[in-house]
Amino acid sequence: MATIYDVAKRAGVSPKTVSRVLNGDAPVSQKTREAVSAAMTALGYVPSHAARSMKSHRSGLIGLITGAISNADEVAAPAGLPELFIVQGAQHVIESSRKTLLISDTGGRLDRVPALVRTFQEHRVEGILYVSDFHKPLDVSLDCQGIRKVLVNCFDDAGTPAVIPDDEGGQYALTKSVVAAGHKRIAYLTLAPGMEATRLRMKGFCKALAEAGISHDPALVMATDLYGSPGEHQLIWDALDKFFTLDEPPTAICCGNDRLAMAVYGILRKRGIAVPEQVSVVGYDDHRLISETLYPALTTAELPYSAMGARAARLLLDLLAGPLAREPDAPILVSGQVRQRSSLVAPNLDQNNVISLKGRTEI
Amino acid sequence: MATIYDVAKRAGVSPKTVSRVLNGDAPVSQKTREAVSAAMTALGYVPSHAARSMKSHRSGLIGLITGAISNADEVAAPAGLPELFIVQGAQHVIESSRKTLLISDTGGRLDRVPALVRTFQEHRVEGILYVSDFHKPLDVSLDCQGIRKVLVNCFDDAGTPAVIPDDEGGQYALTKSVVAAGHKRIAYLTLAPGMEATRLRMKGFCKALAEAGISHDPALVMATDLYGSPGEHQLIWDALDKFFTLDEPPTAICCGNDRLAMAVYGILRKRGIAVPEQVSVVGYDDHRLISETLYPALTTAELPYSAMGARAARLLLDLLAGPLAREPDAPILVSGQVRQRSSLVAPNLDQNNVISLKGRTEI
DNA sequence: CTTGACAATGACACCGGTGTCATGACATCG
DNA sequence: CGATGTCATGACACCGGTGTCATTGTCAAG
Repeated sequence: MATIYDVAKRAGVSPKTVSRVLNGDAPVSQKTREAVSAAMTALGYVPSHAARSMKSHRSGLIGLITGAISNADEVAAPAGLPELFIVQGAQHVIESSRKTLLISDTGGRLDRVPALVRTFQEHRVEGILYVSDFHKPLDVSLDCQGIRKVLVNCFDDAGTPAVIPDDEGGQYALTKSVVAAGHKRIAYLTLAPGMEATRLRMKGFCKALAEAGISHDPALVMATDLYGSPGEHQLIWDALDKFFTLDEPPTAICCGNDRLAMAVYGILRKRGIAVPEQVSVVGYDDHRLISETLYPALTTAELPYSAMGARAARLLLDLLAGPLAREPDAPILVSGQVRQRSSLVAPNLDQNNVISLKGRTEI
Repeated sequence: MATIYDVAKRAGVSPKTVSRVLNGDAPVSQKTREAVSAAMTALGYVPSHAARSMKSHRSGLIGLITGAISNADEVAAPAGLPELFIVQGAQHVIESSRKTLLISDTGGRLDRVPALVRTFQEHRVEGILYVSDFHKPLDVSLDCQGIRKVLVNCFDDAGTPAVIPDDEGGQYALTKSVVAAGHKRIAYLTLAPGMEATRLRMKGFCKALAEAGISHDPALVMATDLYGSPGEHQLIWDALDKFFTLDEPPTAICCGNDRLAMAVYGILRKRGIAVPEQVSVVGYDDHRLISETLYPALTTAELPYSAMGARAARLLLDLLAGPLAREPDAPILVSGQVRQRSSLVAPNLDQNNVISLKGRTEI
């Protein structure tokens, strides 16, 4: 690989002058500039990042830690929207700031995080983004020895800057849409209990119901998310069974994520219940692969992963640029939109104000 | 950040001795080693990758170019399995070889590839993996100035090492499974015409039919993949309409990918056709988010992205290690498995050997 | 004709490691 | 007891850039 000395020799100038042509940080005569450029082209010269960053003490690198890449194929963590979308959002922002994103992957094993941080330190990254696979308290000790870091999709109680989704607001807005369509009996198939998302969204769900004067019926809430493992279909089947043998069955079903909604579509139809004619279904995430392709297309709340990634990257860059006017002391909430599609319609009630299930059969 | 000089001073030895402790490449007395280790710990010393790689001329970096990350949210390229799984497979192999993967993202814009390659050159990557978003001829000129590269999911006619999926073999095996279940009228909703996957899989499809003595009926083949855009549902609806008004309608439907199968499930049921009782459905990709969650779970052919990524990474590492015994002169084909799930069952025929559609209604 | 300002360029050291070679302290051996 | 070998360690240069400062040349003002 050609060096700056090779270029200098060929152009008949000093290495420093080549450097000046490269960086344009001092006047160089037109003639010299051309000679140097020609030499660089002829030799296929590309400056060495290592040498540069050694002198400047600035690596231009941002490290990102995620489990997204390896997780994908593994036992599948709580599979909502893949964290990858967060990475995408961050990538965009970092790249347009002329820095380079160094992406590392835990392979789903938290015990590998220290090694990744170490590698980042060797590369002298200027900041670190830690991306969690779902909204939860930070579950690993991130000792970055003074490297600035921003948490994404997770948070700690030490005041580390963090960016998380507005789960409560999202479910609230989504539930309001369901209510606005005329539904009063709304079931909710939640994600696993204990998850941050489950707790917050339930709060939003209840708030929307309360505001509409609808009493919260615990019989209409069940947790059914098993991350796609074999027993899940049965669990959902049983939950739906309970719902539709109630005196007043639901006219709409909220699902903890789009994936659950996909399963619900199939099971409802197997039981002869038409979506959305007899029951409306809504999801969560706006995982477009699912929400746009399901038939009918799925009404859902956007989990704004891409925006979160971008927000976190911008925050990190700001932190690196200098002390912020006011540093955020609480996690930054990012809100998503409600995506109205065909799976949510007005309820189809008979004269007794109860869902009409006359076409119902069990095949 | 502490340097090797700081450590040396604190331990009362020369920098070179610290280096020896770090690398273990020359004998160091027990006492000295301990003093140096203590100093390193006390100062939180981490060696600088830049300084090291400058001296050694070995960066320990492998560059990977993909559109996976940004594509995700965009107009959605031919959305089969996300290329990300390829990245995952590669990551695994690279990381276990003690190198670091530098992932860069085209953001779906091929004109940015040269800039990414340039960045890689600045970092003096030792090799480059170029990952395409779907199986196709290489559509960008990859001038890497002598850096070893391996193409994944694409190929050129210049003999660049490449790793691609065995589309023909996959569809062949899958179709054989469908035939083995007893189906003779098998429809095929293909991906877009002109795609490599479409052509090769059709070959495998025809081969399996021919071997079973089933004549290929062009009326049972239609291209319906619009990548999730709005008109797609209508297109699929019309295609199914054509199939089921034939004198001998199909008893099984092969879909170009799992996403299409998801749409087909919904539309079939809307038309009162039960899956799999009346029609079997199979997909392609084994996109587990879909194939395992759909109800009933989807029989499909694995698109072995993870294995392809791993294979390509291993090939690249081998190429870097030294000249191969025999360098592959044609793209390496990676085969996937057929995943048997509930959506494929024996056909349910009436006395005339025609699919029984008695329960069929149009809501 | 000086003199000062400024443009264009080069010499040199330094960033933080490591390869090469030299050196001093001992141990071993004839 | 001197010669030789081994072990542990240090001095020094170098990797490929860039910051600092010095030097040379040109031109306009005084």
